[in-house]
Amino acid sequence: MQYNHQEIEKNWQKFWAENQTFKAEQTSDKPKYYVLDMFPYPSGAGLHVGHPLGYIASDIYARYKRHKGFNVLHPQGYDSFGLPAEQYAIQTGQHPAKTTEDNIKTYRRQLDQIGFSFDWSREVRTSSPEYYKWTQWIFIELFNSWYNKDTDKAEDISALEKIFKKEGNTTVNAVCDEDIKSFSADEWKAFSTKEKEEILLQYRLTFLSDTEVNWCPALGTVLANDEIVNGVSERGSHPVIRKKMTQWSMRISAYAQRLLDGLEKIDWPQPLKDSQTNWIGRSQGAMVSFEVLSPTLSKGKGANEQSKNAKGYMTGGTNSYLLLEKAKEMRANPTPAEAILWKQLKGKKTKLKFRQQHLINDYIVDFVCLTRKLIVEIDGKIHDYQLEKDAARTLELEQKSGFKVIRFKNEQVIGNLDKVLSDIDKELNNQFYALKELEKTITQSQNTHTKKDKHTPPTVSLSSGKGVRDRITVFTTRPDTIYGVSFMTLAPEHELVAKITTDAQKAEVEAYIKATAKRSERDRMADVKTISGAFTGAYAIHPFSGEKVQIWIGDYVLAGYGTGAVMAVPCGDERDYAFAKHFGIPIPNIFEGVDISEQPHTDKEGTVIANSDFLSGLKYKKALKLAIYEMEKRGFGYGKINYRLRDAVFSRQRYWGEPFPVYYKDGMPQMIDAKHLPIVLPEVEKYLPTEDGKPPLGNATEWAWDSRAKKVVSNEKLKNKTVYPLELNTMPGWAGSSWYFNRYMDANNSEAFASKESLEYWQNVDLYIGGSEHATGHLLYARFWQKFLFDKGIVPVDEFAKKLINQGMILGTSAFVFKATAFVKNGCAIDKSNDDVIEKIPTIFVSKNLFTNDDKFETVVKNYLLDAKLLNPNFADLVMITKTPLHADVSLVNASDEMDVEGFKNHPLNKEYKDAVFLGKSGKVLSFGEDLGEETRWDFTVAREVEKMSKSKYNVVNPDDIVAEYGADALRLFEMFLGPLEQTKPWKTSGISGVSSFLKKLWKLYFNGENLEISDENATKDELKTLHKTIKKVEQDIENFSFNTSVSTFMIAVNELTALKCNKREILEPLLILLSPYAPHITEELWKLLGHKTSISTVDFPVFEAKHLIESAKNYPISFNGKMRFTLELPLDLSKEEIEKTVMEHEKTQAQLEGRTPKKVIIVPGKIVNIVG
RNA sequence: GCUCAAGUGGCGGAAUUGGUAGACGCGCUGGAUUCAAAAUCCAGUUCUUUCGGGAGUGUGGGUUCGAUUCCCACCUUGAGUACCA
Repeated sequence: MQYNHQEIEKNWQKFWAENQTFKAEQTSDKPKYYVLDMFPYPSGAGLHVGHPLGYIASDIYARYKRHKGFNVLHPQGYDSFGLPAEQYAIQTGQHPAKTTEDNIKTYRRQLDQIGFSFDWSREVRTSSPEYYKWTQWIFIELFNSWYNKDTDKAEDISALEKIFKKEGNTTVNAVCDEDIKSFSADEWKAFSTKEKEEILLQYRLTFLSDTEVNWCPALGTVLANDEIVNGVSERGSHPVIRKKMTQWSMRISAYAQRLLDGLEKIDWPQPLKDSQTNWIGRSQGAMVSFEVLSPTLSKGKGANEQSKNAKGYMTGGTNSYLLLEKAKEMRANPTPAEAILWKQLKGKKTKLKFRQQHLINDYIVDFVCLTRKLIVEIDGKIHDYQLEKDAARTLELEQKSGFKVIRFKNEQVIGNLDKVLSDIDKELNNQFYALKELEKTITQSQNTHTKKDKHTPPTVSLSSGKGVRDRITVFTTRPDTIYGVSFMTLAPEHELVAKITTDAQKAEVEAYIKATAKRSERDRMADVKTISGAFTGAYAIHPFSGEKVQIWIGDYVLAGYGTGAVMAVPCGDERDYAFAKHFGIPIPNIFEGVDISEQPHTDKEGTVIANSDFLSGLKYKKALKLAIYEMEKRGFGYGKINYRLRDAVFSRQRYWGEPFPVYYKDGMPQMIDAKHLPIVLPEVEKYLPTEDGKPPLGNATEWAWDSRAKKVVSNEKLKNKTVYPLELNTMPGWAGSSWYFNRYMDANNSEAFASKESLEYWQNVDLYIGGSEHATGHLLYARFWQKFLFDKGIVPVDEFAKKLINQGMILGTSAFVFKATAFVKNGCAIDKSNDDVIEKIPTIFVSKNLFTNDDKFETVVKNYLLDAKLLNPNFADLVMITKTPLHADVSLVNASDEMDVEGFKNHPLNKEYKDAVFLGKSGKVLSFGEDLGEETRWDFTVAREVEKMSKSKYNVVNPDDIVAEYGADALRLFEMFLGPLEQTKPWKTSGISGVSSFLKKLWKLYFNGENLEISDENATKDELKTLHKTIKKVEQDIENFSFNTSVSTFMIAVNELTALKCNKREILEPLLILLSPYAPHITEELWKLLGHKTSISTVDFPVFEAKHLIESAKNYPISFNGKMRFTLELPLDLSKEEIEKTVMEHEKTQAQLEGRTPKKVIIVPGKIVNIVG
C-alpha cells in the first residue's frame, strides 16, 4: 500500500473534529497543562509558512503532554479587532465585521489542514460582543479602582471615598495625578458632586486626561509608543506628531515596580525580560533642589509685554493675551466698592504692592499682592449661580497657583472700610507665614520621600517678586558627583527659563528657543552630535558648597523626562562634558587619579571621589549613600526612584475596536452598569472621522445612552434630560489581548468572564509561545491587567504565563534578476544627432552566472549590444551600463536557482518586461517574446538572498501548496527540522524532500510490498537498543524544546530499523507513539492499521529502560597531546592500568611516539585516552 | 552609544557537568535501476596532501593532559533601545 498523505490527513482531521478528540475536560483527575499560542490577527493575506512555526511547536508539546497523562488545554482564537479591516472598510465600504469573518474562514481552513490539536469549542474572537462584553467589564473594574501604595495593590474606589470622608486626602498614599491639592474631610464633604468626581478621576486606574499623544494624521488616530518605529507609524510608516488630546489612560505606572519584580519568578527568555526591564526603565538616584539667585528684572517694562511671549514669567495663563484687553476695560470702569478699596491699596496702606484687575491664570482677579500670593475679591449681589462659579475659581486659584483668596461683599467695603483693610493686613501676615511654612513642608516632605514615595513635590515657584527665590529641581542618578557640578542645563521649554533669564542674555535665549522649537522632535533626536545651547545669565547656588553655578539651556535636555532640568557634571557625563568643552565652561575633576583632559570618566565601579568635601576619599557606592543622606538631612534633596514607564493611552479614534461603556453627564464620564453590557458597536455610514474631527463613532446616529431605559438610543433623544452622549473613542488593540488567556478557561460563560472554579483549576498558562515583537506591548499590558485582576481577587495568580518561548522568524529566500540600464556618461559631449545612441537598446536581463561584478556585467551587456548591432561601436565607450536588481517571484525559481523565463514574462507583475531580452545561462539570447521551448525557458539563473518573508518581496511561501504536495506531517516535521525554535532561519522549500522521504521510509517499515506485515516475535537486542535510544533522546528533546534534533533522531531510528529489517510490533508500536506529536496523521493511520480502535493521541508515552543501552566495550579514542589519532575497541571493565598497558603496546601508539617516552598518560575510563609527550 | 544574542563545510544545522568536531538533512559528484525520466537504492562529499599524514569551529591571547564548550581582548552580524540625566 502506498503512503497517500492527502487521503490520510483529510480522514483524520475529520475524525478528530467529529469526535472532539482534543476537547479539554473541565474537571479531571489528571493534572492540568495549559499550552497557549499568541492568537493571530486574521489578516487578508492568510498564513505563510512562517506563521505556523510556533503553532506546530506548541502542538507537539500539547500532544506530548496528553501522552504523558495531562488534561491539556490547547485553545485558539482570533485577535480580530484592528486597523487593516478598518482601512479596507474605508477604501471599499465593506463592514469590518464581514472582512474579519471572511479572513477568519481562510485562517481556520489553513490551520485545520495542518492538523493542530486545538480545542475549538473554546474559540474566542476579541471582536465578538460576547467577548468584548468582558473587556468592557474589566474597564469598568479599572475605573472603579485606585492604587494604594501602603497596601501595594489596587483597591475599590469606594474605600478611597470613605477615607476622604473621614480624613480628607492628606493621609492617602496613592498613585495618582501629579498636581493634586490636599483637602480635609470637611472640604471633601463641601465639594459638589462634580468636584468629587473630578478629584476621584485623578486617582482611578483608568482616567481621562489631557495628554500629549502621538497623533498620526494619515491614520487619523493616536498611536502608543510601541506602535511607533523611528518616529513614524509601525503600520504604513506615516509621520507622527505630538498633540494634546483628552484621552483615556491606564495607570500602568502604578505597577512599574511589581512588573519589574514579577519578571524574576517567570521563565521567560532573557532578552524579552531585558527589554521589559529596559522599557520600565527604573533608575535610582535623588531629587536635588538648587536655589536660583534672584534675577535682576528689567525695570519700567510691564510684565504684560513679557507675558506675550514668555510663558514662565506671566501670571496669566495661555489666554492672557485676549483677557488683557478685558482687564484694561475693567480697570477703567470699576464698581464703587472696587474704586474705594483700590484707592486705599494703591496708597500702600498695607505697605505691600497690590495690582488691580490682574490676570492670574485665565482669571481676572480684582486685587492681588504677588509677593504674598494674596487675592482680594469683591462680590456684588450673590446669587447661587455666581456662588458655584466663584467657588470653582477660588479652588483653581488656590490649588493650581498657590494663591490665597479672600472675599468681601460690596456692603462690607463701603460700610466698614477699616475692618476690611485690617482683615487684608492680617491675611497678608498669615500668608507670609504660610509661605514660610510651605517651604518648610516641602523640605520636610523631601525627607519623608525616601521612605514613602509620594508624588513629587512641586518646584517651589513663588512669585517673581523680590525676596523669594526660585528653585530648580533635578533628578540625578549620581548624587555622589554633586561636587562636580559646574553648571545646570534646563530644557528650552522649562517653565523657569523666561523667568530667570537676564536682560543681557534675553535676546540670545529667545533666539535659541525659537530655533529649537522649529526643529521637530525627530530632527532633535536624529542630530545628537551638534552641541547647542544658550546661557541664561542666571546662577544657581550649589546646595553643598554654596558656589555660584551657571544656568544654561540646551536641547540635549528633554522637557519630557525627569524634571526637564539636569545638574551638569562635565567630568562624569559625556553630554555634559561635550557641552562644557564647547562653551568653555570649567570642568572640575572630582575623581581620584583619573585624567579627564580628553574625555569624561563615566565608570562607576571602583571610582574614588575627590575634591568633594565630606565625600572625598569615598568609593562611588558609599559616596552615593552619604550624599543622599546629607541632602535629606539638610532638606534640599531626597532619594528617589524614577521610572521611564509612562501611563498608557487607552483611546483610539477608530471604528473597529471595543466601544467604551461610558457616557458623559455634565462633561463627566459615567460608567454604564455592568449588567447592561455589552455596549455593542454601532453601525456607521462612513468609517472615517467626522468632518468636525470627531472619531468615526461620531458618524453613528444611534449612539446615546438613555439612563432611564438603560439602553443605547438614537441621538435625536439627546434633547431629553436623561439621555446622554456616549464615548466616541474605542479601545486600542491591546485591550482584548490583555486577558484572553483567562477567557479560554471558560470561554462560553455568559455569567462571568470565567467561573471561579475554572480559574482556580487552570490557574495560568504553563507554556506560552509567540513572537518577541510583543515584548513591550501585549506582554507588558497583559501582565499589568493580570496583576490588577489579581489584586481585585478575580484571578488566582498574578502572572498569567509561567513559561514563554519566542519562536524565531522564518525568512524567505528572495530571488533577484538583474536588469541592465544604459545611459550616456555624464559630461560627454555627444553630438546632438547622436541622442538616439541608447534609444534602440531594449530592456535586458542578464543571467546571474554570466557575471561576478559590475564591470563584468557591463562587458556582457555591451558585447551583446554590439553583436546585435544595437549599439554603434563608435559610441560604446560613452555608454555606461548599470545593473538594477529586481525581485522575481520565488514560485518561478527552482532549487537550482534557475528561473522560468516564460513564466516571468507572463507574470502579472512583469507586464512591462514582456518584450525584454534575456541573456541566458548558457550564453544563448532569449529574446523578443519568442516562444521558448521547455528546455530553454529555464536557461536563466537568479541571485538569491535571505530576507523577511513579505508579499512585496515576492518570497512568500504558502503552506497550502506545501500541504498539497508533501502533506501536513511533512510540513510539520520540516518546520521543526529547520533549526532551533527560537532562532531566525531561512526557508528553503527544496529541503522538504528529506522529511518527505523519511515519512515514506517509515511507512515502508510496516509494509512488505502491498501488505502490512508485522511480527509479534520478540525484538532483538539491537532493535531494542535503537528504540530506547530514541525514546530517551526524543523525550529529552521535547522537554528542552529542541524539536529539530528529535526529527534527526527519528530519521536515525528509521534508518537503523530499516537496516535491521525490523518489523516487530514490540518496536514499531512505541515508535508510532514517539512520533505522533510530530506527525499525527500518519501515526494515527498506522496505529489503526496495527489494529487499534481508538486514537493514538492519549496513549501512554513509552517508558525508557536504561538496560537496553548497556554496552560491554568502548571504542576508545586514543589521542596524542589532545589530538585524536586512532580508536581502539576495549572492554569497559578494564582497569586504568590494563588500558594503559594495552594502549602503550599497540603498534599505532609506537608509530605515533616515534621512539619518544610519553611524559604522562591520561586515562578516563569509558571516555578517552590521552598520551602526552 | 548602551543592552542582549549569535559567529562551526557549498547550505540549514549537530555536538557544552571540557573528552573521537561536522550527527541528521539539503545540495553536489559518481554508480545501480530505466528505452528515457521521475521515484528508489548504493557510494563519496571540511580543507589540504608527496596518500604517511597535516590543518581546522570569526581573530588574538589565556587556563587545561585535553577547549566549538571556560576566561580576557578584539572583529563581524542580528535584535532591542536611546540625548533617560
